Amino acid sequence: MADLREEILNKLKNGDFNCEKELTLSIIGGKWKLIILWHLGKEGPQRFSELQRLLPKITHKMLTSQLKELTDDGIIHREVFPEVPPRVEYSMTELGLTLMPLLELMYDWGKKRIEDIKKQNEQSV
Amino acid sequence: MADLREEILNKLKNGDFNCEKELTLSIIGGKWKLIILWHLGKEGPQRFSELQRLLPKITHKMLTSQLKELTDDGIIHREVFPEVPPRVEYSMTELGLTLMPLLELMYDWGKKRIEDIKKQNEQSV
DNA sequence: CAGTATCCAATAAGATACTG
DNA sequence: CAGTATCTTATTGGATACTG
Repeated sequence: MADLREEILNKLKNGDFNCEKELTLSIIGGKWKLIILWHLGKEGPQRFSELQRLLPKITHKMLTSQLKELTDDGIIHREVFPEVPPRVEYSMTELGLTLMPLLELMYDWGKKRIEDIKKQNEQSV
Repeated sequence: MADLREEILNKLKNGDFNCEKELTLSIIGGKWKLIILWHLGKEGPQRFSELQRLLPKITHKMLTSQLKELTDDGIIHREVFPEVPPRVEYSMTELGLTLMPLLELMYDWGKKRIEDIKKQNEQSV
């Protein structure tokens, strides 16, 4: 997926603007991005260590890289507070917030789909 | 991403229904799935070779695997006509069609984002 | 025509150690 | 605390050849 992201960024640079949906997917499609955005969008700003607690299974490296990509894409904002030890907070940007309706729709679709699958399983017992 | 899909399928089996958005992403998130679904949703059923023509850069292997996953997930329907040489047509299922509003939203978001990036580039010249 | 199967190169991701 | 850097393994995807 990161590979898709690279590809799309290149296409954008080259003026090959032929990939609207893919651009969107390249931004939200990272393995952990949806869940990160969901937390930031629904629960407000979080610091690095808070996100780690919210996502127990993510590795340090992945959290760093996903946050970096989202920041580079202008979806989230990274604010460093001049304290020792350093505090860093991540929050949604204006642009990031415009993604929320899409995330909601994905949530709703997934929820309904899960319910349907449950029903099917119950009936087949 | 296929990895994500595996993971989600397992979670579903185990009753770990805690991943609504991820389920949705696992279904549409494959490298070529959006564009395949877009063609099938907007232009109707297509056969294997037609999809190859519509997606010149996809490899044979990838087209096969993406179609197989979408079929397994119940998003598209595969119909084999008993002819020689064989004709195989892919089309959206009812379930697949329920994804179209999501795809439209992704398209719209990406389109707007591309336009904004264009504007920024023009201003910075 | 519409696939499978196999082999191989590229990429992604985990573990671990180090730093301002 | 919030990162980088490095090394290694696992996964992905491309190229190619084969089949009903």
